[in-house]
Amino acid sequence: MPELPEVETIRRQLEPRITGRTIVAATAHPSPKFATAPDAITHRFESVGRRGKYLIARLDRDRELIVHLGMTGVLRIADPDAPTDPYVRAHWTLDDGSALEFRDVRRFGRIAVLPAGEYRSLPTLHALGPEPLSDEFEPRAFHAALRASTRPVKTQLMSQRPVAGVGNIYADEALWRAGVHPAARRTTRPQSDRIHTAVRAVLTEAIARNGTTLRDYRTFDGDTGTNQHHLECYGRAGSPCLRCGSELRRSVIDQRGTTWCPQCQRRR
DNA sequence: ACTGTAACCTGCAGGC
DNA sequence: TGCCTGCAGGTTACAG
Repeated sequence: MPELPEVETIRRQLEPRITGRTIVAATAHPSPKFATAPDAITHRFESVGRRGKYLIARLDRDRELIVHLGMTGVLRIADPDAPTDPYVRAHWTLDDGSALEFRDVRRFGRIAVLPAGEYRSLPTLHALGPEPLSDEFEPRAFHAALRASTRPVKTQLMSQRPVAGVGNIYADEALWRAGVHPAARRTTRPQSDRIHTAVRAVLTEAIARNGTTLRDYRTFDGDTGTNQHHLECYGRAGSPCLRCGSELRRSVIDQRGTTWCPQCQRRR
């Protein structure tokens, strides 16, 4: 599901709801991806942050509860009257009697309770690039990062190294907006500058619309996002390019469906 | 150290 | 209706 805008939307709603609450009980699916969720018992939420697609809740006594939503992960307040949901992978009871739960049909998500900043067990987080909406995401360094590899530019964006938080939807959106072919292997400085601008714009707009709901994603409040009604490229293969009218094409890069405009996104 | 590929899971839509 | 195939917001392990 969830790329940076979806995770940020969840973070903003989640933080005021759980800050100050103490976890008094917890259960988790036995998979090592979720099994450490109960390690948070007796800890209190101090804040809820985010890095890229990772939610990082600060706990007291120097611990962090990290949640990655994978493809189908949903965080929500448990409904005590709801029938048992077999896809709930973790459940934390809070000291006000409410409960937070993590539902994840495909189990691509991940939960970790770790000493603060200890990310060696999460290699992508450990080596994560700069936050795209911060000053640390800077055009010159971004260009240098892209030039450091000869992999396709879309692959690099999705690697989370040159910039954090971009996944399949927003990679296609940003590259379309920047007019750069997703399989381009050597980006010029003007191209990387356009991608830099486009990444920021696309993510900022998506956050303002509470994210993109294709199927599973819901905000913490349980609503869908609305950015799916504003996608310019992702998922539009076979339809006319909104800029030039050419038929958008579909290919596969990095085992991921990729949409691009053969006219606006030339290879160099 | 880097790169490409398979693997991890389940549900759903579409074709026959 | 049922079966089969392909596809889906991601990360990680592993082989070369």
